[in-house]
Amino acid sequence: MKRKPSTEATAAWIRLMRVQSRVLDAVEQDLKKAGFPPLAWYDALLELSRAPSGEMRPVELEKQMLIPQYSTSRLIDRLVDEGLAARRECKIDKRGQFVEITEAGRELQKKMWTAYSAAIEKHIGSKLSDADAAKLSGLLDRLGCSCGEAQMQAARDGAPAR
Amino acid sequence: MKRKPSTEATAAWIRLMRVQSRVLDAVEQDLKKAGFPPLAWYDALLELSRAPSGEMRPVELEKQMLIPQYSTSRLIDRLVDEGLAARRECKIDKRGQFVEITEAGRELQKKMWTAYSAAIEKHIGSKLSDADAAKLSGLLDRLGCSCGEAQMQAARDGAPAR
DNA sequence: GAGGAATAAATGCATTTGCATGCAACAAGT
DNA sequence: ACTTGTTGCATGCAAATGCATTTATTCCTC
Repeated sequence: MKRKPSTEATAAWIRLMRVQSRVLDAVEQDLKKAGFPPLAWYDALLELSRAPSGEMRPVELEKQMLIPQYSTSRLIDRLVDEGLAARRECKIDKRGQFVEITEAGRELQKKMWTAYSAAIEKHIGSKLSDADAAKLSGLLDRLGCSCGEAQMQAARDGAPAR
Repeated sequence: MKRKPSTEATAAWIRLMRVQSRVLDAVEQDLKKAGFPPLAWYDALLELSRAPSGEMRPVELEKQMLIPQYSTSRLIDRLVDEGLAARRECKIDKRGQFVEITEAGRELQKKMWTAYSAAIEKHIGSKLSDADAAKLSGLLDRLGCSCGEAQMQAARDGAPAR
């Protein structure tokens, strides 16, 4: 008798959920213990630092990070409050704005990458050969309909999450 | 030059985060659109329905679901509020209690499984052959330090998530 | 069996999310 | 230019979460 989702598919689903939640928790905890803000901040800072002249529109950030609009808005609030980014007026579209990363923001991003990369190594790298990691990536890609294009470039100096 | 986390490991990390978030969102949305409560409720109901005589200790539930203690406590509150479960006194340990699933709870769990399994099939099953799904499971297992024992049994009539 | 550590569960409080809505500025059609 | 619709962002409010603490009970160890 054939079941609708095969046992294999269901098992994969369960693991995808459980393993990512465990690994994410572990990494977030490592960062927190090292005294850093949550991963989402890192992601935002990384995106900003990569943007030409260190600034981008909130809408762009939103698309890159795959988070809801209001969430982006408030994330930016917090970054600005902490002096990690600044809002700039957008001359070509007065509804909008630019968000520019500050020096402090760039520094934090770099510092975080130390702890962050160590965590990735600890929780992923050390448990999987490069070949297996690549296999895993390949399989995941088939589910996610791509993680965008820039992923290999991403891995160059900082990995965006979520 | 060798980097600390290899590009492969980093790429796997990124995908693990992004893909699970996308897939989870998609599944949650499907459930919500079908008028059902969040996945966490399903997981709890499933655990309860599987327990002998349909009841278990909150602590157990907590361990199964891998969520914090206070979170379990409040999840149970909600289930009880909706008449899906009931708190029972625990005679052998008066600090504790038992949570018992109600008939309504069992029914909801079954109904949800229809929508839930369809979503799994849609977002996982249809995108991966059984063999590939099994490979994916295997690779994920190496990261997560196990998803408990009961996973194949889990797949029999309802998949717990997270 | 008395005192202290450990465990089960709940809860107050601050922060964060989700949802819907608001409010501008732009774009298009007439 | 004037309605109508759309886009970019902010925000009020309710619900959910995280954290630390509280309360009650049980488990040790002496």
